[in-house]
Amino acid sequence: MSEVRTRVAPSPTGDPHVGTAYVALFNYCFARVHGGKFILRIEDTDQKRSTEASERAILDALRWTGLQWDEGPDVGGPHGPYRQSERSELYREHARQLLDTGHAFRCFCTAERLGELRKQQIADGSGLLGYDGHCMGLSADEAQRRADAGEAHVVRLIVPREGACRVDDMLRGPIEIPWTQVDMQVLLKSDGLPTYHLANVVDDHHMGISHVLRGEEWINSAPKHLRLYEAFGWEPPVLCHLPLLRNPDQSKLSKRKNPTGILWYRDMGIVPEALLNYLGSIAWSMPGEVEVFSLDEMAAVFDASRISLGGPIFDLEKLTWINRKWLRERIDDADLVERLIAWKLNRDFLAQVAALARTRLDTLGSLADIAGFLAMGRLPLPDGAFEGMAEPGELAEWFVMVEEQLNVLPGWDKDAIEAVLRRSAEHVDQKLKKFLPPFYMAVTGKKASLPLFDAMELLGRDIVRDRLRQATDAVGGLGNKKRKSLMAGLTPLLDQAAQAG
RNA sequence: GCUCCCAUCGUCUAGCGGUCCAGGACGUCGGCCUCUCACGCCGAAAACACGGGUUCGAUUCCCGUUGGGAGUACCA
Repeated sequence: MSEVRTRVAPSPTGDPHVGTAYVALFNYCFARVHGGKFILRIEDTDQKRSTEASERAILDALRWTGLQWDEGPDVGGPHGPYRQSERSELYREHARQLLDTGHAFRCFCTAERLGELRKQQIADGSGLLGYDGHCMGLSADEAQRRADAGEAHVVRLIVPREGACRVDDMLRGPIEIPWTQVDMQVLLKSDGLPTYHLANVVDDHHMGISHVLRGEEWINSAPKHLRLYEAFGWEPPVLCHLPLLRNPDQSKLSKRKNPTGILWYRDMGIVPEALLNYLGSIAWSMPGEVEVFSLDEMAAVFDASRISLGGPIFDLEKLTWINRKWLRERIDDADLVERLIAWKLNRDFLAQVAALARTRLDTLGSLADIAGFLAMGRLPLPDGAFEGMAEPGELAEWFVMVEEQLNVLPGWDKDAIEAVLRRSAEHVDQKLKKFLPPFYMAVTGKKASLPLFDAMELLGRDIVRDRLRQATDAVGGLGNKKRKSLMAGLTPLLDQAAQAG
């Protein structure tokens, strides 16, 4: 058997997500146990949403976990570049090849027509959605001519209109998906860049990926990928779909309902070994019912057949327990000190805190009381924390409103945060003096504390968002209906926030 | 709607036809230890979704129902 090569391929369109670490972990272990290689590839084909900052953050976060890739945009490797935006030409060539071999066609349909088509299909109730093949009727000459004339178009994949595609999943066995359910997927967008489907297949092939372990959400598009491999005459990799991480309500893990940022776990004091240990203990089990294990221990005995298929609910309590085990059993005194320093008890961090705290300092020791909230993960809110500030329902709206804006802020700095709070207060027609107190309570756990905007900057977005969510729950939460109507009026504020910084 | 995936305690799971009136862990509740707390230890409550098959025998295999999830984009 040829070399085992796996990859994780995050899209740099947001904060580093635990789901990425989860998928990376399994790919890493699979490669290790087979003596193969683990590759990191950046899937930045979405020009509108990809950012350099996000890519950097993802790389940093992944590095923090301790999952080390053998090839990637930062470390290089024989199959680079490892950033899809730097391989555009390769995808265009391959799209051209599909056009030439009759596996794809140019489509000149407008977004309007596509929207109409979709509406029509839904109204029909036939259950069949997707492109109707309109531009397939174009002669090759005409399509070529219109393309040469500079008319905007995309390249779509031709898929069989009958029969079924057999997808062999490493864990589930054969899965049959009717071709009628598979859309004539866009492969090359009108901006000339590939969609995931094309880029993914082309890269996996050229990078020699032998096994693809990815989220379950991809099962339904596997036929498109298989079709592409066939069209190119390539052997497809072994596919293995991992169960999706879930919120407590069983829906796919989302930041709306849960902390999903890797950095949230880091900032609240979870050690990376514990995060990986936890991720490895849901969906997979160590032989012998061992609960606490290191990455090396896992990678040494990893057996994909021990993956459970039910979607696990992400359980913060269990993760915290594993973290406690690591802290007291697997990290010695000296190491613990190093961890604390690397985390927050260092000169840099203290310098920022001290500057904010000095006028409030009584004795040096009072720092702990004043700034303790900066070091805590979740805060114990005092009884009646928000009493007398505003009606609970109103407070919930305030919290959600601000949380939503903070979420779309491109950067994370004091000024942008302040602007969000000010605009929000204005939006609900409140003076800052009345509007801010609940936020002090939510973020710092006290009525009076360090300057709010600085504190928020220092805490980081993930922690602040989580605290606002906790506070929202503490005042009774916000119903779905109310949330919806609130969001409807928020568009201008969100737009402003998104453009800030 | 349509297609696909999944289904053991509240949660994560062990189990791959008899060893299971189902084992471990988190959490919860008792107790022990102890200068408090924590750690540690002991114990309790807590599950094979339902209905059909197959089989001498189903938690384990097959089918259906129900439930949950995902997909259905010029996002990945």
